[in-house]
Amino acid sequence: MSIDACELCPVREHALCSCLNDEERIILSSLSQRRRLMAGETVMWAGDESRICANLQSGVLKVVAATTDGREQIVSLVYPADFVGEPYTTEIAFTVTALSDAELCTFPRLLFERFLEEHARMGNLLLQRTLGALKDARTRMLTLARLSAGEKVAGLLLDMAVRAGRHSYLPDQSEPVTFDLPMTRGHMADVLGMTIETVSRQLTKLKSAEVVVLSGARTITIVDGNALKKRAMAA
Amino acid sequence: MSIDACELCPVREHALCSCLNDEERIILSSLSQRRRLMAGETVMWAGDESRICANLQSGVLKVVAATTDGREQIVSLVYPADFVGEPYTTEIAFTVTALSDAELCTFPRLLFERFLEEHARMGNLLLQRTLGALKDARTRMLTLARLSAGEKVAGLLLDMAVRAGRHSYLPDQSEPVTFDLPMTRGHMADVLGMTIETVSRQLTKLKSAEVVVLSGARTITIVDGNALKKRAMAA
DNA sequence: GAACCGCCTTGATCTGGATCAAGGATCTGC
DNA sequence: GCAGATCCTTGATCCAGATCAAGGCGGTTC
Repeated sequence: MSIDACELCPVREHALCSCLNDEERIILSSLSQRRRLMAGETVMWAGDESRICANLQSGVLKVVAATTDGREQIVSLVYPADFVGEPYTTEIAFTVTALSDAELCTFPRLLFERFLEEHARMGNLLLQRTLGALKDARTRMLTLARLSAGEKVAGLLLDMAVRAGRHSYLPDQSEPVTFDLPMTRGHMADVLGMTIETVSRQLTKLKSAEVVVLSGARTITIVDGNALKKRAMAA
Repeated sequence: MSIDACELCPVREHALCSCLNDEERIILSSLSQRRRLMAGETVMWAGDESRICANLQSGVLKVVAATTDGREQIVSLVYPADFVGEPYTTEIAFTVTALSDAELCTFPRLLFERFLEEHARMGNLLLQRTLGALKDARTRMLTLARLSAGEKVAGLLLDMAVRAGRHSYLPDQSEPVTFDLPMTRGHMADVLGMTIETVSRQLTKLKSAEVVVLSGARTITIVDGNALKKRAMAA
C-alpha cells in the first residue's frame, strides 16, 4: 500500500472524494480497501447486513430489486465514479452485481458515515448525487408504469447513445451515430420491465423502419435520431 | 409574525428542523413563509424554475411524473413532516399537488441550500431522508414493473393500514382492522400504474374472498391480514 | 325532493405484451 | 474447426388488464 493510494485512481476527479483536499483524502483513503470483481460476481446481497459503501472505479454494476419468488427488476445501473451502497441502513434492500469485470474502492459503512458527518462538503455532494438518483428513479417509474414497449426501447437506446458518446449525442443530433450496446437483450429487458422477446421484436421493428441499423447483435447505428426521439417521447 | 413562529408548528418534532437548536431554528424560521393550500391546488409545476423547498405541516400531497401527452404516474405521496421540493436543481421535474387541504412551511431554494451547507446536521438528516425516499422509489419500481394487479392492490392496502393505524398494524397482526381509505380509486390507480376499473375489480375480488369488508366505498376492514399478506407477497 | 355531479361498480370486448416453442448466430475453449 | 454454451430472433398462441360502455350510489344545492 503506497502512501497515497489515490494517485492512480481512474476516477479521482469525478468520485465523491474529488471534493476533498489532499489531507482529507488521505484520511479517507486510509479507511479504504480496493476490491476487484469478476463479471457476474455479487457485491452485496439483499437481506445481508449493510457493511460497506464504495465508489466504483471501473466496470458497470446493476442494482436489483427482487420479489421472494424470483421476479427481478434492475432499478439502477452504476457506472465508474458512481457511489454504491446503502449508508444509514442496517439491512441491504437491493442486490448489487457486476455486469462486467469491475473495481471498487470500498469503505466500512460505519466509518464512512462518521467521515461523512465530519466532512460536510462530501456529505453535501452525496446528498446532491442521491437527489439525482431519486429523480432518475422517479422518472423511470413513469417509464415502467406508463410507456409502451416501443417507447421504452427507443428511450433506452437514446440513453445509451448519450452514455456511449460521452455526452456528444446532442438532443437535436441529426448525424448517424454508431456504438456498441453495453448490455444484452436480457439486461435491457430487466431494466425496462419487459421480456427478452419483446425487446428483440422492438429492435427489429426499429430496424425495419430504418430508424436504426443493427450490425450483428451488439453494434447499432442510429440513422434517424429524430424519428427515434419521436418514438421515445416521454417528457 | 411572532418571534418564534415554530411554537405552534404541528410537526416541529418530526420535520427536518427538529435537529436544530433554538438559535439555529430561529434563523431558519426567519427564511420561512407559511403557505396554505386548497385540495387540488398545485404547489409546483414540472418545467417551472425550482424556487422553493418546504416542509409539509398538514395534509397530503402527490408528486406526479407525466409524459408530454398526458399520461401520469404518482411517484410519491408526501405526508406531514415530510420534505418537498427539488434542491440543487434549476428546473422542476415533477408536479406537486395537494390531495387534501394542506399547510406548508416554505423556504426560498437558494437560501435553503446555503442553510443546509452551513448546518451539516440538517444536511445529514436530509441525506438520510433522501436515501429513504430513494429506497422507496426503487421498491416501487419493482411493484410497478413486475407485480400483478392483485399483488399491487393488496400491498397498497397493507401500506395504508400501517399508515392509518399510526404504525399499530404489526407484521403478524391477526385481528381485524378498520380504517378509512385515504384516497379515491383514481388515486390508487395513479399510484399503482393501473386503471380505476382494475383497482375496483381487485377490491371486489378481495371482498368476495372475505379477506376484507367494504362498508361504503371508503371504509375498509381487513378481516384476514395474513391472507392479504399472502396476496401481496413482494419482498 | 329533484336534478346534478363526482365517485364507484360491473359487464363486454379488445389488445399489447407475455408465454411457449423452435431454430439461427456468435463466441469460447480445446 | 468443431462441440457446447450463450445469446438472439421469429412465429404461434394466450391472457391480464386496458378500453369502451352503462348504470348505481351518496352528497350537495336550491
